[in-house]
Amino acid sequence: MRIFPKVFKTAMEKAQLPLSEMARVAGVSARQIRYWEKKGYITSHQAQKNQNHKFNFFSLLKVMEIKEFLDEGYTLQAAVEKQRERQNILRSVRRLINERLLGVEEVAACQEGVEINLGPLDNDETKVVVAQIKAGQPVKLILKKHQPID
Amino acid sequence: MRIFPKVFKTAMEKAQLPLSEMARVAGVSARQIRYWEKKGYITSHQAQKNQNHKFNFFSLLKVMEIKEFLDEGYTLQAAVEKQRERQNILRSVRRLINERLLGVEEVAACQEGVEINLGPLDNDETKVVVAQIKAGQPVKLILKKHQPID
DNA sequence: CTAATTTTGTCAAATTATTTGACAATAATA
DNA sequence: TATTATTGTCAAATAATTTGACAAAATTAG
Repeated sequence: MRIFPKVFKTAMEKAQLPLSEMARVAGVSARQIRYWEKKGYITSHQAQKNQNHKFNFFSLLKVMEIKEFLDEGYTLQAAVEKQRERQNILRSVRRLINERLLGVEEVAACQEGVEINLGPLDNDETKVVVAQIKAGQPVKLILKKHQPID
Repeated sequence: MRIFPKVFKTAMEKAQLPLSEMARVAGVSARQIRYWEKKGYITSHQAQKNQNHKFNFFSLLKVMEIKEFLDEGYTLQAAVEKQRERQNILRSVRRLINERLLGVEEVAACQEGVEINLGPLDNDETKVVVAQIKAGQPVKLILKKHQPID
């Protein structure tokens, strides 16, 4: 059985949030979001003048991280700078999800649970890393012999 | 260096989308979303009467999958049933992301790239699976000796 | 320390978006 | 064919957002 968890990827890339959601989830004020946007710290999409600003998922992550640094006592400028240094971490997590977790094409489902093929090991191309997910048990990572799909 | 990609997890769990976003991303009409909600196929959160309905990320995934089955020619009821059979796959992907990818506490960042510790192998607890992410290169999975954090 | 700048709060009017209920059209099923 | 399920469309009421403005508070520069 082969299934594609593509929706996950598409949803993450396409979903856009209204300003109020950004503020609510991140725990900052709408005024702050607007100001940060005006300063270019975050970007949004506005189809036409007077229409709602829409923010994507990754702008939300940015705002949440800036907020964390603000809470630690940094000024806005410093918080933005600290966040920028971490930017490639968020980008990396995003790549990992897209390329390995949601980019893979092989998901096996049976009564017992679900197995998600994360792809081959770099050191050893004959083996693949597989995540085993069963109810009531922690997610397990196991190695399996690579079996090319015919 | 230890960093926590916790924002990713929080954002996914807390972010809520307005009805219009659900419709736009999934490619269905607002009327459809409302009807499906009324039928109990998807759930939403409405704080008070007349206030906006908010849908979480996983309801969006549900809608997207139902839409896919509709496009394949299934009737609504059949599409919902097909989606229900896949429900545990989405749930599993969600668990994998939460427990392994975003639940882990160890992320190392340096100039060359980022390494994300996905945790120990189930067969061999002395080794951990690490994702190596570098610009311009595909995401690699490697095995490393497990080094307990002191 | 003081002045200038940055950042955020608040308010009000205009605009945009959503809800709700209703009726009708189309699709699916008995 | 009759019935039910599903979706389109419309209009009025309500809710949410934008925009611009002024002021307060926090930060930085002189």
